[in-house]
Amino acid sequence: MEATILHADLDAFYASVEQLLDPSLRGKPIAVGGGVVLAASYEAKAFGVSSGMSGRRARALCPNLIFVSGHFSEYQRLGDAAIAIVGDFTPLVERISIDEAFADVAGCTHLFGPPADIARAIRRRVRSELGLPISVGVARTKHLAKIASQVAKPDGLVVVDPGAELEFLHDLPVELMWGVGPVAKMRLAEVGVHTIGQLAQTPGWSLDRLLGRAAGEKLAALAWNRDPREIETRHRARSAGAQSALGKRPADETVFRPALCHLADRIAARLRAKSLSGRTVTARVRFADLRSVTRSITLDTPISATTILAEIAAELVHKALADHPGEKTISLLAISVSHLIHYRELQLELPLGLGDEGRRPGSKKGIARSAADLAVDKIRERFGWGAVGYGAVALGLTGSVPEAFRTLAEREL
DNA sequence: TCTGGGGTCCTAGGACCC
DNA sequence: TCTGGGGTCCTAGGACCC
Repeated sequence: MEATILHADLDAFYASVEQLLDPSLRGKPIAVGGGVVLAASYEAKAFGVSSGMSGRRARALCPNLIFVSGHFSEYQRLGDAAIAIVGDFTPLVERISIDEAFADVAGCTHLFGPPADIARAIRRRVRSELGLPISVGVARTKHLAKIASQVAKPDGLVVVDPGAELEFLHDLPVELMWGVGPVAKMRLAEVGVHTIGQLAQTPGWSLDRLLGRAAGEKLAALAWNRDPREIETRHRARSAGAQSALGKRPADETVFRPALCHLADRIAARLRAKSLSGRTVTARVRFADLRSVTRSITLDTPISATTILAEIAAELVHKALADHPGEKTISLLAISVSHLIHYRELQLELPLGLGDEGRRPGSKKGIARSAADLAVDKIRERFGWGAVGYGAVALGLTGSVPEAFRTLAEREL
């Protein structure tokens, strides 16, 4: 079988965009963000700066680090444009984030030549038309293509020949595998497993015991290059959520009520925009020491109304706090809605005897958009998000990241 | 010594049903 | 006094990914 799966991954994406927009930043260590590093240029990474790191720590590692506030709408535009270039070669594109996508070019080699040529053409076009570096991996499976693009970075191309797959794979460190994070890496290291080849030689029962059954079996399969995953051009969201870091605030109703209203507003509006509602509501509370707890409830009827979501979330937060009476300070609140369903499917599933159901007060609350939500959605359609609702600023939620970054991080529902 | 925001999937125990 | 098996759903926590 031929290697026709591509994984294309823009290099240090946000930082590269900043260096593109401002030539004086090129060749210099820069970080996007302030309180927290959202992205670092390769020059900064060389000092150990990485995304997610606190600004203070980054500055300590790299005294000459230049912080820039992001041009978030440019990230969206350029990310879309790069993925669109991939899409010019094949419709079989699976986008997995703003700067990353898989593609299967099996059906278009007669038009554009072998996969390696297509990969080179993509890289050339992204560079010439957008001015950005992008790395591409080409292989027979998604897992291998993804690893190949990591190995190719920065600004490179790696093609894994079908005849040399295990050779390529087995010398690489385990943490390059999809599904091996810090914990798994540590547990594997404890039994002397550092490379993918060593992992492949480890008995299945041993992996199951170390990492759990599902993870063990998955990794064993990947280590032997058995990756059944196919390109999925569309996927269905399983949950929608929002969170907000608060600094250190008293675990008090006057603090969390308004914050929850804002989060609920964001989530519920997104759900309604896609005609979705959800049955399970989960609230997370993080305390001052960064430990966090969750409380959830599964309802009989899916909801998408802002006020109902906020109300339920508040009850869950109450419950969480009641179970931890010693905690007086909270540092983050989160809400998530899962068990999502489309309105239309919902109506198909409604039992007969709807008449009786419908007359019971409040019984259709979850299905119908409340009049208030409807009005808010309409106003926003015309005048934008800020025109109405529970504004973050008004609630004192001066987040550590700009609002535009949240929007960027949202996945399509 | 202190990581932000948005996600997916897995595990384990308990409730409940047949 | 205590014995069987199988399945589904819910809840809480955790690992991992971008």
